[in-house]
Amino acid sequence: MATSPLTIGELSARSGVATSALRYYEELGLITAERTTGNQRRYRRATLRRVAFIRSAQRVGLTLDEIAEALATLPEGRTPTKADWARLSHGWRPRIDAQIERLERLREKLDGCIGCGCLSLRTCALQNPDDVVATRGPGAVYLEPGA
Amino acid sequence: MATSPLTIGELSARSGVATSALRYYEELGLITAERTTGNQRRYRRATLRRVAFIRSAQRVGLTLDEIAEALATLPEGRTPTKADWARLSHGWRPRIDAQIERLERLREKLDGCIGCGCLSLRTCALQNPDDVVATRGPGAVYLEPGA
DNA sequence: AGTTGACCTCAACCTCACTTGAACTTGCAG
DNA sequence: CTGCAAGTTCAAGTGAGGTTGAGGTCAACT
Repeated sequence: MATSPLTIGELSARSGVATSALRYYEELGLITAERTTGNQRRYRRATLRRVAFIRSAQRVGLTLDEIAEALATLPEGRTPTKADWARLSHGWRPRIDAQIERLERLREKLDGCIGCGCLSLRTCALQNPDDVVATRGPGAVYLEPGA
Repeated sequence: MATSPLTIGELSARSGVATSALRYYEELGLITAERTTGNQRRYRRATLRRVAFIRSAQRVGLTLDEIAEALATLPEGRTPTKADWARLSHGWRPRIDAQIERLERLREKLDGCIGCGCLSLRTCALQNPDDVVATRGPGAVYLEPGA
């Protein structure tokens, strides 16, 4: 198998992540690259999986900072194994569960409120959610626009 | 009946929204205020409900632009009725449903992937969600390079 | 009348996750 | 060798939803 390093364009094409984003990830320390004599980035194949992890983690709702923290726990010096990746993503499930639960509570409240149109600050459950949160993350948290 | 207008501080205290945010809402045209001779804002009581609507709508995931659009459909010249508010929030339920569904699909995929730790770009379902992009904060110019 | 706190405007700044543009260099095909 | 796509850096911009600060005014209490 040809395990030649990837150019940034190749990594971008294969990961679906823009080159500008890849440089940005590097700036944040999420990924690294060797350089050619001409200063161009060359990525190890393992970076492909690393980027895949980043995107998956984002989809689950983690910020890049949190992802960086997670990636920092990976063993240095050797290519991470499947077990390493599985360990990192282990905590995602409860996160998704929590998000779903949050939305279900909101839906319940909406059912109770929608008919009355009250929106009263004192009495309307919609106005007094027991969860505050308002997580700002990509994808996972927000509702689809224009639905 | 003392239906005296509210100062911005009072509106803030009763709505739980910071004064800076209330001024920002006014700038966006979401709310309006009379002014005293000394140029201070005085809000009608109805504004309290309007702010309540805004916060509820935000919690459901609408942007302030979308909320402004919705509010623009309210009848001018008279205080909105409960029916008006109910009409506006009618579309929220499907939105929440859609979001929950999306997360449930993600959770299913995670269940399939978590054990293997693969995160393969070709084969891992987590990497190939059937719902694309959905919501990124900066919603505009977002072309997937390879797609 | 004085003091204090609430209020005013306007501009600048914040976070997050990037993108865009300018100006320049490398790498490779013909 | 030429041409050009693809790479480089750095700075600045984007968008949502605000906050913060400076510098000044207003309103209420004593």
